[in-house]
Amino acid sequence: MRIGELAIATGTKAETIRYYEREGILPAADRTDSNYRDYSDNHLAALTFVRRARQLGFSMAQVRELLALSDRVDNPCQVVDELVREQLEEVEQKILDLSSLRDELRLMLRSCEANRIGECRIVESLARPLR
Amino acid sequence: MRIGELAIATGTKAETIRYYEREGILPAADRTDSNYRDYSDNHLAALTFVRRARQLGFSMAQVRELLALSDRVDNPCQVVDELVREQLEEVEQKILDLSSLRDELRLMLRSCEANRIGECRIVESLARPLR
DNA sequence: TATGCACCTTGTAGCAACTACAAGGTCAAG
DNA sequence: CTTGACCTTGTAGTTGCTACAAGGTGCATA
Ligand SMILES: [Zn+2]
Ligand SMILES: [Zn+2]
Ligand SMILES: [Zn+2]
Ligand SMILES: [Zn+2]
Repeated sequence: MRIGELAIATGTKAETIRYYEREGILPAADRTDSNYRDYSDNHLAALTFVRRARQLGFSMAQVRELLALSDRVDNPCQVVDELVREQLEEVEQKILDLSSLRDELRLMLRSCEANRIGECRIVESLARPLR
Repeated sequence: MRIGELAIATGTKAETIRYYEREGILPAADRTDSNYRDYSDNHLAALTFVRRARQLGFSMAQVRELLALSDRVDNPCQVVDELVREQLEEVEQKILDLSSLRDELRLMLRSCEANRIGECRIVESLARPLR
């Protein structure tokens, strides 16, 4: 299949696919006579793996590790599990951070009783010293 | 005050302060005879405002808007409030997205009953087609 | 007075993970 | 035979900083 088909099949822009190849995340495809990239089902599977890991919030570096690990079918899977656990911890931390952000924004919104910017508590609370 | 003091006072790196000046987020400071930047309390207040808005997750573009608005003390504050409301909506959406990520990662972790990568459901679920 | 050291200056380049051109080649349909 | 969709490479832009490099300044100390 050509790059455009692979792009549609995986919901990835063609430019991103070429970028992954440049970065060594995806193996290079065969070329047709006219130098078009020609992808196999293996490429489809690999790109699917990559995109899914990226959607799950794994960094490119983590995706590289996951790809390398997933090839070693006979190795114990603890290392994979640990990567997932670390990613889970990071996501949980981000949720906590965003939740306090959300609380603060909600407080700010509730605080506005003025209609002039000069008296708006929202503007005031932005101008408050940093904690 | 010099850039280093302002940096400490606001918890901002000197390089970031210069970057804000380049970007027009902060007004340029006066210069001493030896060409050092010389900041006033107004600069301190402005940078504090910027940093707080950034900590609350506002983009640089939004910070620009907030700064412009906060100067027009006689204008109605609805526009500011609306910016905050939009930011709140974005944060809430991010929390939702991360929460489903978290759920999926938790599911993956619970699914691993193998000890070989070849049978690990975690690896399987990464290789699954994209939704 | 020298000298060491922290601080300041400008300018440039790098980070992540793409995304967006530009300028041109290929291929099938009408 | 031309149109239009697709492909190629290469380069540069995005966001919000951060990290140098190479040199100038200011002040305490030997
Ligand atoms: Zn851990
Ligand atoms: Zn208000
Ligand atoms: Zn809205
Ligand atoms: Zn496992």
